[in-house]
Amino acid sequence: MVDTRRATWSVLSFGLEMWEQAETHDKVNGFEMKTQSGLDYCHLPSLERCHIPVNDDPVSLPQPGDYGVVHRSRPFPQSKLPTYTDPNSLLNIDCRVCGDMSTGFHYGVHACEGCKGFFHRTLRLKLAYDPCDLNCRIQKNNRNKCQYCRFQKCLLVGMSHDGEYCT
Amino acid sequence: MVDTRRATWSVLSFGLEMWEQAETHDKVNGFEMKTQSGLDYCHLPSLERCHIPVNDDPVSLPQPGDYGVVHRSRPFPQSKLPTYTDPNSLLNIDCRVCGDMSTGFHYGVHACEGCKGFFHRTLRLKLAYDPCDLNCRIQKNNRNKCQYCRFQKCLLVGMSHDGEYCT
DNA sequence: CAATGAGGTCACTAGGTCAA
DNA sequence: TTGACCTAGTGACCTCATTG
Repeated sequence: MVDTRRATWSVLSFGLEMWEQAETHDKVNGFEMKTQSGLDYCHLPSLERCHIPVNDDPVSLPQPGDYGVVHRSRPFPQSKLPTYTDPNSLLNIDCRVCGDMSTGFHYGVHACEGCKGFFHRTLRLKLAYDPCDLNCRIQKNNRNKCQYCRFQKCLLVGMSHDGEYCT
Repeated sequence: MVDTRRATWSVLSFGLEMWEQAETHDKVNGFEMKTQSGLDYCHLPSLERCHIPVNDDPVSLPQPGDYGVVHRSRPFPQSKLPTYTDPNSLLNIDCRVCGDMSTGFHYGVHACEGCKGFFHRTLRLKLAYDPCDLNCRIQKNNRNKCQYCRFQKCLLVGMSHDGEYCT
């Protein structure tokens, strides 16, 4: 599955270009927000190599309420962010990548343990996945089917290694 | 990450040595100017030991009457509260270590809460970090990537435990 | 008093581990 | 390879001693 050649891609030039093209900044209630602009992410491909549904819904970029990329902790004092160690306090926040339950704000976005670990491993081991241009829809039940598109989705929703500002 | 051997360095002898190797200063109108090398450090995928850019801009050492870098307008919108005691009283002074917003004069220099806490912990627990000779550039975005260079920077800009009170 | 900074607290996440 | 779980380190916020 994994091409163990070390990857030569750069998250920088790859993921974030799209990201930055699409973003505008807003400030609401003192919290910086990123508003989405219509990012065209739906080029409808034909189903070939990948067996999971094509992603036909535009990925929504971080929204107000996502806490943006600014706040790593305590975005709202009264409501705790979900933490792994306190499962009962988890808000029902979805993983931005696959829709599973987020366990916190990981690499700049709300993400589940799986996508967090996946993103981390990909970077740490500099993994390169078999390219896929099908723009597979990544969901909880199929997220392991296409690593390439999963990682794309990670980048698209804004995961980054240092999730604060990206100047 | 942290080498839990207790460190054997001495802040004094160590810090001041570097200190005295004073480098060039870029000062314009009494305000220190930061040179931007035009690199985007975010999203660099490598997670290895030292992965953040080498510090190629000379650290300007503190001057008598140095109040740090004053920005009329902040480069990035800051939603953080400047200080807990009096949010409005703070000028936009940058942390001498990482460039984040300073929350006051800590350990002899203007520093943010993060660098203040980092320096404090390092001393209190006598932490020794994995050596790094890359002279990593410490910035808000990447300050947690290389503890060694962060601490070096703390020393370099003049943080010391016997600053103001409690001598 | 008010203002300030040292030091403490603890919610939170990055990164590691390892059974599946 | 994945992801549930673990832990060390971080930093926003707090208290309190000190200073003026």
